[in-house]
Amino acid sequence: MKTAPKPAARAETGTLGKAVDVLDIVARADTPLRFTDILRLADQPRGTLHRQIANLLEEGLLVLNSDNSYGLGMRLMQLAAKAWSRNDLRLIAAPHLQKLHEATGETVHLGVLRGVDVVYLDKIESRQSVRMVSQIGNTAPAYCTGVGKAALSALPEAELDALVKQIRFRFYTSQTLMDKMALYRHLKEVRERGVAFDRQEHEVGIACVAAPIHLSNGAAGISVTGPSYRLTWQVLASYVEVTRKAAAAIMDDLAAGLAPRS
Amino acid sequence: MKTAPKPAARAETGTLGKAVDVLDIVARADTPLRFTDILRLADQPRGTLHRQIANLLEEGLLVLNSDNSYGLGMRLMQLAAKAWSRNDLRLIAAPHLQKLHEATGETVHLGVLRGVDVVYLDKIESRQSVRMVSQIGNTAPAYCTGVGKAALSALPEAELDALVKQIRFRFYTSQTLMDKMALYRHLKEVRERGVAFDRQEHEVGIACVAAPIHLSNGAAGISVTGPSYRLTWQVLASYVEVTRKAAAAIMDDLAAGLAPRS
DNA sequence: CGAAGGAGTTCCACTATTCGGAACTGTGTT
DNA sequence: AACACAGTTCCGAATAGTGGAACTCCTTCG
Repeated sequence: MKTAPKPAARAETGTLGKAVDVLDIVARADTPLRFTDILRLADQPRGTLHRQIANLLEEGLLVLNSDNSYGLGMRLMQLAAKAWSRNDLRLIAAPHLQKLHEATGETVHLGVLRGVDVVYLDKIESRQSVRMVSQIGNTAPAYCTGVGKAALSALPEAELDALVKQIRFRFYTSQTLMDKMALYRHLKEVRERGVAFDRQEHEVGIACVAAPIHLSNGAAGISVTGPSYRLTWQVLASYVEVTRKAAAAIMDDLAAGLAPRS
Repeated sequence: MKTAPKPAARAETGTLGKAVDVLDIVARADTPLRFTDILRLADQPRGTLHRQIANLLEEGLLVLNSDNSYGLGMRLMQLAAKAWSRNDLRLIAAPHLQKLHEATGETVHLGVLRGVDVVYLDKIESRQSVRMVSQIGNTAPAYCTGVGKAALSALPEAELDALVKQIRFRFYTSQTLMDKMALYRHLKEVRERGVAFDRQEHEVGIACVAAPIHLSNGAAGISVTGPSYRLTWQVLASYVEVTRKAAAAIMDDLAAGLAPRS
């Protein structure tokens, strides 16, 4: 029996899976990785890993820095830029985000659920600091962010259960939900109210209201976010309606214009 | 002899190569592709392609829309966001771009060469100008943009020659360089002056000055860009020095602080 | 209404590709 | 100069990807 105790059962994506594992390792590292570092983290024989990395380099998905450490390649940015510029949800949501921003004067976000995380697809900042990829494309745990909780609340029960099992609850602030029970209870309220609140659960000093967006294959959410000293309960409550309306409008447009080629 | 006339000799990246070919096909398409469309474009047998796409879906690199068309997946954005936020060149260049922006009041760009294209790595917009074509992560032909020509001028001769062979000259404006000869002549001037000018070569009404940045493994460039009615020859000329200085400062910092962990 | 065609999916024998150990080179350290 | 460690290359073995063909499902047309 050569069945070593594989920690997490990998999805069966064969060679491709191994390759993107390497990308993930490089992406997740918080310090530049050299060949041997990657070798330690990926569990693969040297020869194999070496060829894989060579292929990734060749394809521009990885780059070799002058100090022999690896980084993610420009090719990824090219692809992502296309992914972003053509994203239907984002294109359809954009005008509604704009309106929501004008109505509230606060920062608004659009995020989609990917596994247990939310990926921020678009945002309009209150001040004019339009750092494109800076925030956009970034990822945060779904269970402790406004859009994340809104999106989770839009999921069919079975999918939600499957997802919740994978969540690794982590302490961010004293308000962070720390277990399944708390999350389920919270999501029940979210479904009843139609919006999710975030009172400094991910980051101290940040609060938001978020509304869910049901997608055919997943879930997303939009939020109005700002400093908690300004977004008190009352203020947040006063934004509930506009936020919900915006989400509803986006869903309408999604259902209606399936192919809004701009 | 099964050696069918393969048009362009693929790099030997095996299975991975095929996979990213599919991604590229989807990225390049200007209309949503369904399975059979991809089948036509990729030359692979149905069964094979089907499994490859299934893998890409599983890995989140592709998504299947409700109308059975495929799009690029969120995973790419997650990876690209990391690639961007950790990019050394960008981090080092950022303060210098800021200074250059303050000195000129115009939009400034940072781009790196990738093959025959430039990928825009960062930018600081002048005012709240309407969305210019240059989003971060976007790609433009090197031979007809300021940063592109600056970057090309920084390349060792051999590499340049290899690259130029791959360029497909295309008509953008009446000013676009249309052949190798014109490009070589132009690049010679760029090297002599230390900066590249772009007088509406890529887009009518847009002009810029750009300075090259030599990298250990490639080339990049920065530019000051704006509307050509404002950026006359004289104005452009007056920006030459600051632009060159900024590029020089970036190269200094690159050489000095190899690991500026911020 | 039933047939025909097209789109997408599944299957399986074949073989090209990847695997992975080991040996080699090259670089920096004591 | 000798050592140790990082990175690279090689090659037989076998796994994983290939690709033809057959099957199902849906849409379109006679």
